[in-house]
Amino acid sequence: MSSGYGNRRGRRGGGGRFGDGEDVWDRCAGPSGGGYQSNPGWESREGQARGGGRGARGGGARGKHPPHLKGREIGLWYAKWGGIKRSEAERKSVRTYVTSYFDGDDPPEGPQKMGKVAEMEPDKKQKQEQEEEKEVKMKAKVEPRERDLEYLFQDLVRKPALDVELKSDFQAKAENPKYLEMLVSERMSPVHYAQRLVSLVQASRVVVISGETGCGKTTQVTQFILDDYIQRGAGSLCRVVCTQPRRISAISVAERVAAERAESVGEGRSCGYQIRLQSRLPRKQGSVLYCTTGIILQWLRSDPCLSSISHLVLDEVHERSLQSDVLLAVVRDLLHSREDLKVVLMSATLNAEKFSKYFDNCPMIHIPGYTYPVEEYLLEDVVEMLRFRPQHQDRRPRFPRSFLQNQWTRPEKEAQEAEYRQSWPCFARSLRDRFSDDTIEALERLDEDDKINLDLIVALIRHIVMNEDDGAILVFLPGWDNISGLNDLLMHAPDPCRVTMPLSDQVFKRPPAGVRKIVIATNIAETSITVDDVVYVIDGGKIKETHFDTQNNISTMAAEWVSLANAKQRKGRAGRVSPGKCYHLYNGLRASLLDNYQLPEIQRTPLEELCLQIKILKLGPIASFLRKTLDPPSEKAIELAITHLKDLNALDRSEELTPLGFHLARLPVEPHIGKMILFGALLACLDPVLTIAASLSFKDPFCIPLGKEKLADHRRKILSKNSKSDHLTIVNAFWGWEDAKRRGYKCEREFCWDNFLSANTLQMLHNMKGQFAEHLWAAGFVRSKDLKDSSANINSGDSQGLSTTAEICVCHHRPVKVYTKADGKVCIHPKSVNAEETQFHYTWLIYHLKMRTSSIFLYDCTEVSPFSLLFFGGDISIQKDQEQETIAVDEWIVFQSPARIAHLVKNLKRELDVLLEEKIRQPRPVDWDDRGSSDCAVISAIIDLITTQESPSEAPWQERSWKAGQHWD
DNA sequence: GAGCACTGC
Repeated sequence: MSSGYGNRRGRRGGGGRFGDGEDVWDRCAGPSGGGYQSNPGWESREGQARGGGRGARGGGARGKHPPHLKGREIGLWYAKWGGIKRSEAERKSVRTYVTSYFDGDDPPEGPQKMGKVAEMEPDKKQKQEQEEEKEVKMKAKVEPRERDLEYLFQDLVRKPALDVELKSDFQAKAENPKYLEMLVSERMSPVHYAQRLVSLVQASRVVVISGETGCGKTTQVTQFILDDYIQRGAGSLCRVVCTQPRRISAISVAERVAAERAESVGEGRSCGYQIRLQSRLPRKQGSVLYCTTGIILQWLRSDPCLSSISHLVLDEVHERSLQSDVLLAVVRDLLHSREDLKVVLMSATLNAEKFSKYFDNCPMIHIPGYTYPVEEYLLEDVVEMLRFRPQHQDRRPRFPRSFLQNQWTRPEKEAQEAEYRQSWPCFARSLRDRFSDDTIEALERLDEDDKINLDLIVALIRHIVMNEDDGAILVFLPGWDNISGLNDLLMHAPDPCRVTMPLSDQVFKRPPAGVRKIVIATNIAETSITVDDVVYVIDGGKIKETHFDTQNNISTMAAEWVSLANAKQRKGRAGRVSPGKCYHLYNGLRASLLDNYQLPEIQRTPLEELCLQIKILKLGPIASFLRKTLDPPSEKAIELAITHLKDLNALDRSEELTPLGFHLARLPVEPHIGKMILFGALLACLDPVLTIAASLSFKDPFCIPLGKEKLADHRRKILSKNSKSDHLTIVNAFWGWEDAKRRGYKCEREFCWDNFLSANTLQMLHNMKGQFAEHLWAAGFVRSKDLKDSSANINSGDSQGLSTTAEICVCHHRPVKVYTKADGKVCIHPKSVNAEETQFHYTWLIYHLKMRTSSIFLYDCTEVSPFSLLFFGGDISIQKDQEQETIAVDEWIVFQSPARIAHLVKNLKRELDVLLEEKIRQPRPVDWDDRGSSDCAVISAIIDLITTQESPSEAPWQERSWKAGQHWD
């Protein structure tokens, strides 16, 4: 048995001495996902609606529907508000309260509400407002994009007048009572840390700062650097940029820093932020900018040396996101050409050394974290304490563990399991001194089942509720099925565990006295949201992870054991407000075998998009750049990505960008989606194609609330308008939303509610569409930035017309034969409108994402006609096969066809290819006004062919065969 | 019959 974990057990965690003056930095400023600030009161504000419009409680909801409602509206009223009323009534009578949070539940408040903004003195404020107004008027004339570029390219030239101004401002601020108040209450930063840190940064080109979440490094380090420059009268030479992994943390940290500096965020101040489609930029010199990592990677395209930045601070590098790993590699190279650039890496303590080594053993400095101590318990402690005995399962014959487990276990995990099984007897013996035989037997039984034992969690929750002090309980589970399972169990548990499952904004509120809040969450609660009154954490021990199986060329998602870093992060969630307790539901042996960290994202993900980025950033040959990363991806994964890009015609044989590749690399989407966007523009069905592209690259706007699955399916089916297409369902939903929005806020809310749509997601999709349109316009593919421009939407049509035109573009997805479940190859995901469909017009579907979870699922698919496949599916060839003419797409989708038609199709397709290639080589919009032009003629002919073909029986072809061996999936 | 989490001038 490996050693070590036994010592961790029960150890006082955190090592913190909160409140111990000198060493305290700032315990509140969680650098990661500072999260949403909770409302101090438990009750919602009156009439305040949340997200999809489930609010309007209080005034209206008093037992009877408002008198003006009629018929169906009355039913709706009871459906919507009845549930809320019921839960309010129940809340008064029960002791325990469960609420849950997954992604997809919109947070109750926007991040903009974070942070306090200190007030300024009146005259200064007035002056500043005038200045701001002047500036806003000026800026209003400049397009946002140009403004950002102007911001990016400004040089860091010393401005003595600015230096003096900044310094005197700083000194004046030091006398401002409001600022001093903030300084005392918020920063409390010990001077010696600031000095040590600043001199270390001055002396070295790269510094690693390690410290746990909550030690305040994110908010403080940037300010130390800036204030040092200002005090030395060199403020104009300092421009700190700090990257964050999440949008929400970039905003909340910037807001917080501004508040600490007694300023507001952005526009000419010392602190601002920039995330996709949203920015409040600080003044050009003498400032700190918080941005997402992706933003810096985009900046590099225009300014490969980051010449306007004096200090680059990379936060949360230990999370090992794809983008942060790439940026690290870029920056390491950049240091050769930018001798004056200072780089600061901020990491959790566990592997700070790794980053130091990567940067030539650069100096490290540790910032102690100050959270409350958290006691940790392992599975054996929990089982012993609760005297828990697993229910007898129906005793199936015991298969070898690897068989019972996920049938696609990865080889590394296989080895770990073998070690676990081998060490078990020894571990069990070592437990005998401290634990009862019953406990050891229970542990063995728990081990037989790979699933998380929810009965155990219920028992543990009961124990905490009945025996422990007040404080919220946070339960980490890997996914939806566990969460809803646990919720069901709690719902049906006898008092005092009777629960209700209310709206998710109550996740963030403190419950009234005598009520216990229980939050069940996925790993979203590790970093992205913060429930700040948590005292007890139950760590289910599993986490869902995606991987990329290069052998079978498929993405996978499965629950895996957590890493030590996850476990530590989960534990930390218990010590934010008081000393806490954390129960890990895995035994000591398992704990000793946990990985330190999850596999870095770069090793778990397909690399196509990254390869294009490497090319457009001119970082050298793809493989040699990737080998320079901290933990390079496998050669096989690199090879696979390059092959795909060549197939897509984005890279040529010598791995250089083709004209198409160049455009794809510039669009902020995956290459497949990018191609769809370009073709959508050229074929004049821009608006719907952009909706689809935005949705595929961000997220689908549909939500499925717990218990409402059937109804949600039904509503989606209606929105699909029998198109047999998930893509067009989203287009219909989006149009419906736009229409509802035009009719007012109430209509919008109602439309979203009725159709299970997230208004926040739709708004984001709307913004992204605008961004895509701007790209297309800048590249010359469309005449106008307006994506509704009629010349770009000649083939968009509505309903009928749309279903075929949008299909054209969707064909840049992968095609697949319609299988039935019995075929066992792939399944249409149950969320798809095609899941239950039995009557297809055609035998082919195209899909965007295929992933292996419990089976291999196609997540979004659209039925396509053979003509669509022939014109947009790939290379076509005509052959004589057994005395019959056939026409084939990429040599594997083969149709039987009269020779005349086959040749007609082939010629037309060739013309289309020439036209598209020419347009991409020299972007310009198709001139639809000149109907006689050859462009128009070719495209119109194809569209006519596709749209007029009403039923398969009228088609001049017959499907001949499908060559299974050549299926490239 | 099923939904870890992020991100992009």
